Amino acid sequence: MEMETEVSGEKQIVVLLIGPPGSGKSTFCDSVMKSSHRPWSRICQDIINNGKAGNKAQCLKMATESLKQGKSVFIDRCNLDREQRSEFIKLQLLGGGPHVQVHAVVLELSAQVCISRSVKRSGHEGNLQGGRAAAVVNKMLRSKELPKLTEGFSRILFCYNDADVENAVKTYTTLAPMDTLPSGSFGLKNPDTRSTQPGIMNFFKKVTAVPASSSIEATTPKAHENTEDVLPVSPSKLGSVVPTTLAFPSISTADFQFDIDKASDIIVETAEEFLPKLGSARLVLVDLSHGSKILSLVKAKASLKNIDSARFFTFVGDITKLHSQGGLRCNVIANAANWRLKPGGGGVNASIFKAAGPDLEAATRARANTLVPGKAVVVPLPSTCPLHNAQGITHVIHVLGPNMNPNRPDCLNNDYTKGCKILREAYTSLFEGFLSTVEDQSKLPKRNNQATASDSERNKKYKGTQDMAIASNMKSGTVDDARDGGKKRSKGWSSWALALHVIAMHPEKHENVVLESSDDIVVINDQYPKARKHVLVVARQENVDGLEDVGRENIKLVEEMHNVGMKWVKRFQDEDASLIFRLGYHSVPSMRQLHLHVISQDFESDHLKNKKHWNSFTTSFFRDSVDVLEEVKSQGRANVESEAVLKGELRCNRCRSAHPTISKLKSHIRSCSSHFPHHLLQTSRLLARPGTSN
DNA sequence: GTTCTAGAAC
DNA sequence: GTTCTAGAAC
Repeated sequence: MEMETEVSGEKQIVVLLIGPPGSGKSTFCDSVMKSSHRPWSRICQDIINNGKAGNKAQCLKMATESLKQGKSVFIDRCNLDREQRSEFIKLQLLGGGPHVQVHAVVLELSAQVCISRSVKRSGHEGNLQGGRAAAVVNKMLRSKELPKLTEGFSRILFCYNDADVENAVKTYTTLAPMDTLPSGSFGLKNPDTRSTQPGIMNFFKKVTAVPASSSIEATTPKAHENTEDVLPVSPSKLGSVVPTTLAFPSISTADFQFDIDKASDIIVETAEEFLPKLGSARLVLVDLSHGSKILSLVKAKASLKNIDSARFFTFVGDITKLHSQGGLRCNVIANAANWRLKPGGGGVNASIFKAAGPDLEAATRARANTLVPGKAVVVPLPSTCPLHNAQGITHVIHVLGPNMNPNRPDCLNNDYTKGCKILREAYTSLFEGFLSTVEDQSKLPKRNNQATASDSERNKKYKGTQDMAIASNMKSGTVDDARDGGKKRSKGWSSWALALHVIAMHPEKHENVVLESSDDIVVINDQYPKARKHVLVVARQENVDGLEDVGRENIKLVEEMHNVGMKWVKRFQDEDASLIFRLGYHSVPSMRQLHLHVISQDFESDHLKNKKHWNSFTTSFFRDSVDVLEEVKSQGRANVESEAVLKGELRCNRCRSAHPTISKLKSHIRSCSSHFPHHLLQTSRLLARPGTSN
């Protein structure tokens, strides 16, 4: 049976418009239908019932009928959440059959625009008066879920402004009846973590270049165009210059040796939970170091959860100099305190007490003497305090987290069930404390007797457990750290991870695989090449197993690896000038012994089988050799990306469109001829012969 | 890193 | 039934 002959070969489509009232759905449909050569039917829930609003069932029924008549269909209703969309996606089965594709066109215009349009419109009909329209739009946006290909769409197109909408109209208007559009997800802003981390990105651009007076706008991402910031529509606060901001260090992960992966989950989850309660206030996780693992983990996990990066982000800098050095205005900072609430120790606690001077100690003493793990105490700073007048900090919130370090009080001996509970409690207390300062500022003059300070009875209890903990430590001896998932470090590497190491130590025993060797490096073909050309330049030096082990002392080595890699690129391109390459390292390698990937960008290989493979070469997890070299020279080490990004979406390495499965992705990249993303075309990250299309 | 496999998802 | 994912073993 030839299916194709049943219906004249026309490719029908169902297009779901997705957007709140006033986003321009009906206008979109009208514009396309006005000059399209394809038969369309617009299913509009607002008028389906003889010009009056109808329901979903009526829309479905009419859509099915239109499809049977051979028309393509616009579903003109809000379709904001997944559930609302699901039945329309099934139309491809009910109505037409396999030749019907379902598309989404997402109208992500700013809430203000939608509100003002729907106010104007409803003004005419006398339906929704101004304030009510705003409330309706806001309410709807709160339940919004962006569509994903996995829901069953074959194509998704995101529009953020009038120009995007105009392009989309053109795309559908010019689509002839026999044509189809490429599948995939297009135009989604902010797809990778790079663009969601204003703090870090600004810092990398050299903070010194940011004027100290820079307002918050300068350090906030632009990506929040997309409506999450509609809540503070109450215009009362919109005028204020800087949203209230809490800067906080990661609790318990430094001296207290708490597992950073677990900690990052807890940070992201509690932040996500609190953001809605905080109005327009912001939460900023701060760390002193560039290569901070906790920052990159949190950043990646927050990005995966689509948390508004304008209101929760990470920042590299000194927490006591955020304004003067980092250009970031914060009015409240958290301190990773000790249980005695005393200066000293090291790290954040020492530097905050030092920067604040005796004022902080006195103000702290007035509120509490000690602190129980999991609790926080809010301390207002007098205006005489240097942190207050130089950095604009009005409150310090001391927090005590759980401790996993046997040399510190109250060690939990790796009891992470308890540890996680306490850490969660600690962040909750911290954010509640911050919330109380936010409320104070907007209402009452002062007064926070929040239940965060400790009472004397709990202190006694705490001292008891602490003594016991110390005693039990003496018996139990050393801590066996189960960090790193047991894969490496503590005990050593699994046997399969040693293959490169073995070759690097004795290249002469592996002549059959070694392509080239010197005192410093060996070059081999990757045993499971992920592209047409894929070789590894392996360092021979022992104990440099990954990017994280590379320091200034290895600059010569990294340079040589780069040069050898470049030589192989030249050799391959002499054979085939159309090959395009990148040279780079995996942020967290699976195999021991530092190795540079020299890989062509076709990714034409049966060995490329899963998400991890793909993302390890095409996301920020892949650190270009040129950048690594520059970072090691300038800051003594290379930045590394968290493994969390490996679980992210599958995106084309050229056009960045997203695809639901590896096989769909692979069929897309076989034919995608878009230019490579802009950042790859800079500083020779991408190596192509002149005249090649890149 | 790969391979194998169970079972979830389609 | 087939495809895809995630986890365990190596």
